[in-house]
Amino acid sequence: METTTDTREALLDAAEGLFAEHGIQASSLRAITQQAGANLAAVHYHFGSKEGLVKAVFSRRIGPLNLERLRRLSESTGEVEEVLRAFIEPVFEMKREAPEGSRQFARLMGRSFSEPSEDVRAIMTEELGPMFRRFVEALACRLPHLSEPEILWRFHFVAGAMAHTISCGYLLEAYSKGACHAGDPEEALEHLVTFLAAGLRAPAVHREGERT
Amino acid sequence: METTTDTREALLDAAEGLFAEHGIQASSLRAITQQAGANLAAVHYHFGSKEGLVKAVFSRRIGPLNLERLRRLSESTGEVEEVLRAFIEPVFEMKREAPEGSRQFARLMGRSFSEPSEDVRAIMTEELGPMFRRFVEALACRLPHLSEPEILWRFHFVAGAMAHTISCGYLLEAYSKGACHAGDPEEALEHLVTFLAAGLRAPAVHREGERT
DNA sequence: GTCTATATAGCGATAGAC
DNA sequence: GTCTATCGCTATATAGAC
Repeated sequence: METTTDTREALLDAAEGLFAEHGIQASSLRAITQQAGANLAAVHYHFGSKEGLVKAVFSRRIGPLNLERLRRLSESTGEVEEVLRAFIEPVFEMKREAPEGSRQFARLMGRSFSEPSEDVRAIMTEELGPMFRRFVEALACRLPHLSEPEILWRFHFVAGAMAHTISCGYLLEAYSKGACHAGDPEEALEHLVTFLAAGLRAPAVHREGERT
Repeated sequence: METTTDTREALLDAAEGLFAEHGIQASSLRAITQQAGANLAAVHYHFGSKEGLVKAVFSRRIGPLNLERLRRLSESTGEVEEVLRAFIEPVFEMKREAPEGSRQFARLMGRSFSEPSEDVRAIMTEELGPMFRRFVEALACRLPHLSEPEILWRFHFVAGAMAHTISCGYLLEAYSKGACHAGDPEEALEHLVTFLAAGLRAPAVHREGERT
């Protein structure tokens, strides 16, 4: 167990937490190294630059997250609801058990879809693409009345509703005055799956082959 | 027509565009004043601080946007689809016609739900709250099988899918390889309304009065 | 109302000792 | 691998002339 690894991991944990709470831009390397109990220069030694640190924060979690999603997808029996659970549950699991810091990562990722930074957008597009396509294929088998573009649109809405639930729960809490518990994974999952499964099963907007 | 007003509006337009493209934090007052053809000190004269400018950028558009939503809601005949169109269409309209700069505002607002800044969150919560509640009431009449918390959850998903569509269209474009046109308001609206109306009409998760 | 000049602070990055 | 010290730059904000 080298001390290198400890510092590296401490930096990743600190960055993850601060990125989730205050945003990437607003988290200075000084704040990150202070929280990690490390030196400012350590970031450049281990990651080369702030951008390198950002990429490392994402890739540490997205790989395992997507593997878990695909594992659950391959075990699912065929219901649209099960496909949705395979996609959504692993994210909520991160908030529950969590190897310590990954609790925060869900919030970070929920918000990072809409990050203006080209670097972050490239990370999201590349890291999520293959997983996304596998889920679209799985849904295509279960929703034969829909063309592939329609399934893409609808899975886009699935991702949007999930991301919004994770990163904008404060709105639901404020408007429901305590009646909805946006931070409760079970409650959120139940409502998400019911709503989204019905949306996915809706009749096709266009008949197969029809043009817009 | 005072020159004051021109400078003030030019600053708001420039800020709106840069906030939408690069984010609020990443847009410096120097870049904003340069694009507006104004002096750096003008921001502090007209708005007091960057935070004052941010608030002014949002409140200039959200009021009229919400009035248009409520106008359409009051004219709707009763279909769930019409309620959804009253909520969504005015945002897409901003991208089309637009008094010049408001094209960009939709992108900015779609992303600002998940902004980490407490100031921005407060703006979103306060400015959208009354409109949000009116739409939830309207849906409650049309979906009598759902309790109020369930309607709140579902309308939260509606907002999430819409915000994601507006601000994360780059993902759909990338994954569909040109088959889906995330930037086309007509296409997006059609798919959104079909999907979301079916989600709203889904059977209740809990029977009335039941506890989680 | 608009300008220049500047105060004050923070940023990411790097060189070089240990 | 870790540290101190520092470079070069940019940020928001303000004072005071015009």
